[in-house]
Amino acid sequence: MAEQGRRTLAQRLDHLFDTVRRPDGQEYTNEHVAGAVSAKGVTISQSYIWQLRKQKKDNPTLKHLQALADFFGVPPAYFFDDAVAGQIDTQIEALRTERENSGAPEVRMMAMRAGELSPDRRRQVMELLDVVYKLEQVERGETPGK
Amino acid sequence: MAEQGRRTLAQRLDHLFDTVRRPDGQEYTNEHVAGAVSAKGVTISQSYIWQLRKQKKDNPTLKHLQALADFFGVPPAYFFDDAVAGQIDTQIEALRTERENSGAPEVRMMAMRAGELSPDRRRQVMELLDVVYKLEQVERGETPGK
DNA sequence: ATCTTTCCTTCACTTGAGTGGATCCAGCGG
DNA sequence: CCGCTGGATCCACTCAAGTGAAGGAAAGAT
Repeated sequence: MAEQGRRTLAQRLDHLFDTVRRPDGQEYTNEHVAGAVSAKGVTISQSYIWQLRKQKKDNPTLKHLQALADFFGVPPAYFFDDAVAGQIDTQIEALRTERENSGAPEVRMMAMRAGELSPDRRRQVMELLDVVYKLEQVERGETPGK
Repeated sequence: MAEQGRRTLAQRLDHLFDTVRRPDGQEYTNEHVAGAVSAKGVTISQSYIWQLRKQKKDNPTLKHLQALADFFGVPPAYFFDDAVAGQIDTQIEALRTERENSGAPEVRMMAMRAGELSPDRRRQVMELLDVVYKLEQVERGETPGK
């Protein structure tokens, strides 16, 4: 069966373009992204980014996934995991509307917080996660039956 | 700079082989994994798996990452994110020792919990994360440098 | 109308991800 | 001692991931 039947990579990437804008509110261009990403060491072409957005190519490599996720300030898991994607999306969405009121240009900064927190903090969050998990386990009466 | 300077993909994959064993306690062979993965629709060769383990090749594609993560029962983020990897590792470790007592064969089920938590709980975690993030911001004196 | 500019779209080509053996290296019978 | 089997190691080739450069389409400027 098709593994990515839910949301395609193309849709997700395209969605990132739609939601994560530049300071002036415009969408990033493929070329800009290609340039910014390449400047960070991982070369990528604007045409390839376009192909990914338009479903002409799926199945990029680890380095490109990393680089793109990095640029948009989302964890690489965004491209894999539906739950993560949905979560991040709501985060970004919230920030977007908030921005329209306050006018703060820090969408990305906040978007990054989920995946690109400092190592120390991240560990703290992981421990919190651990607690939450155990809570859920207890709540369910210790039955991990999927 | 090299993004994966901390732990290489090879090390992580190899580590999975070492920790996630089959029912009889033996390591999975490259061939077995290749077979199992291919049987699930994504073809992969044993030689390629070996190359990945031995650092001869890094940079696999999305589909292969997905498939491997799926086989070992870890979220794909395992291959990207150091914090996640560490978290999962401790989980697996705990389960391993536990298994030697009770003999329960549900290693992967548990290993997934960090990445595949229920949506509601995950939201909670995200909110906790939010708090932590803001704490860090305040701590740094509200300077979002970089 | 024409020249710029900017970006999207397309496609023929390059190159590295991924494969198919072939080879080596144990263990294990006979 | 020798063949057999199961697995790791190596490597030359294939084919799809990824590129570059050219061709539109839309919006301004002159």
